[in-house]
Amino acid sequence: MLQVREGQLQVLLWQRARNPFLGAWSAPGGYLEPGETLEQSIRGHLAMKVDVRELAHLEQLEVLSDPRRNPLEWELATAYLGLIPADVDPEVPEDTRWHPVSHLPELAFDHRAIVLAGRDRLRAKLSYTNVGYALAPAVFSISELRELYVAALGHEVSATNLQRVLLRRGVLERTGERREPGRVGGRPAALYRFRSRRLEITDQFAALRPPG
Amino acid sequence: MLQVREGQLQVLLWQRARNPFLGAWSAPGGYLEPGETLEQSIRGHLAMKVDVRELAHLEQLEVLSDPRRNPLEWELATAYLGLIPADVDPEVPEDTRWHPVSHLPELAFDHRAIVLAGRDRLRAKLSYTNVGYALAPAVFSISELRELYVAALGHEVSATNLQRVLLRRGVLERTGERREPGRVGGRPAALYRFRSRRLEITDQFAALRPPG
DNA sequence: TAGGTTTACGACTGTGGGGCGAAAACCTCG
DNA sequence: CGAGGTTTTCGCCCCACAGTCGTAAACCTA
Repeated sequence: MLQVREGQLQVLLWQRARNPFLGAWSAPGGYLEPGETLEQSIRGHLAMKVDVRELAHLEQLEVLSDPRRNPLEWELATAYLGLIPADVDPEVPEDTRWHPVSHLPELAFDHRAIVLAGRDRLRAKLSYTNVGYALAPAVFSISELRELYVAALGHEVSATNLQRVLLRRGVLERTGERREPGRVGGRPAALYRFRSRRLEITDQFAALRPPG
Repeated sequence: MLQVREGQLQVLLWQRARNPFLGAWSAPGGYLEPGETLEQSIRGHLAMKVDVRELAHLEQLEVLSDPRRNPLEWELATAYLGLIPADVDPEVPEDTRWHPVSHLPELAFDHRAIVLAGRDRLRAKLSYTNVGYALAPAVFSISELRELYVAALGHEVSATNLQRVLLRRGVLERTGERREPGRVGGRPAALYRFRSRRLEITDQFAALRPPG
């Protein structure tokens, strides 16, 4: 469960109240009930922590099957990556907190690797899909979008480039509106939205494309 | 379990001898034993069908959890993609056969979707990683490699381009040897090998790279 | 030796991302 | 009302690199 908050990519974690790893932080999740889909299960367990209607993207990462991942018993886990747009601030329970992915606390099980795998998956997909919609509000200016990309990618992004690339690919479209001139001065920003809010691949890999 | 055979991308399937889906073709696999890793399990079950030392690449695809995927009982499955180099022809049991991915027979469960997902994953990774090593013999000429890429990608690939791209990225290196002049005539081909036979990402995605 | 075949390689072209600087459109302050 | 500052937008140039093509190289057969 990742979200860009205060200019940083953060992950939702809760503090374990029992062994193993008592007191360590942990990604939300739980056991799969018979007859249930994995996605149903993860949504159900997330619903205990946040309002799942705010979940803009959910994607399977990998299955962890190392028998030593849980010291008490043999247990498999399927890791998911969830994304929440930056403009909502979900209510979370007492034991649950957002943590910057760049400064993770002690994590239970293999959850540290899972969080980092989720971050890496997000970074890769930002470049060749339109997942950005899951990080951004419905409507935004290019510089606001730029800040989200900078936080998620961990490196500078030129606003000029971002606009040009995403427009050329048809990922973004102008709403025609502009931001109301605020008190700071400066040219009012044009507003954009994602043309589609469902995952699409927008970049054929550069090399070895079909001819023509 | 994919391999390029006779210029076509083919998949290893075996014919089910019991219900459900009696008589339908199925991807190899089996149940996970307690304390076992998923990868250990899949290797074990593959060993019953082929010599696993010939397996050049093995990679997790996804978990299938739809409760209707098995009509008899609730069952999860983790799909794997395996690749075998084109220069080996493994012994396979009586009930097991290679099928072109482009002409699949009736498949059991959701195995048709799994096979196609594996093919798509392979196609994508051929473009931005060095997975090619898992399809190719240890040593090969560019035109031989080209045929493998054509079969796997399903579209034409220019030998000139393939050579230039893979050399520039440092994926291939020349062995210094050349193919013995055969009886067909023509200039003898220089021989190449993959510099590394372990999976590496060789292409940063085009857009939104770090500056500099 | 001429002609055919296969491979290798250099040159040209085109697409598209990265960078930069100027222009646009707002503000505030004197 | 104009000067100066700020933020956004846009056009222009550069360059990396994939795609195409034509030619040279290195073999064969007749």
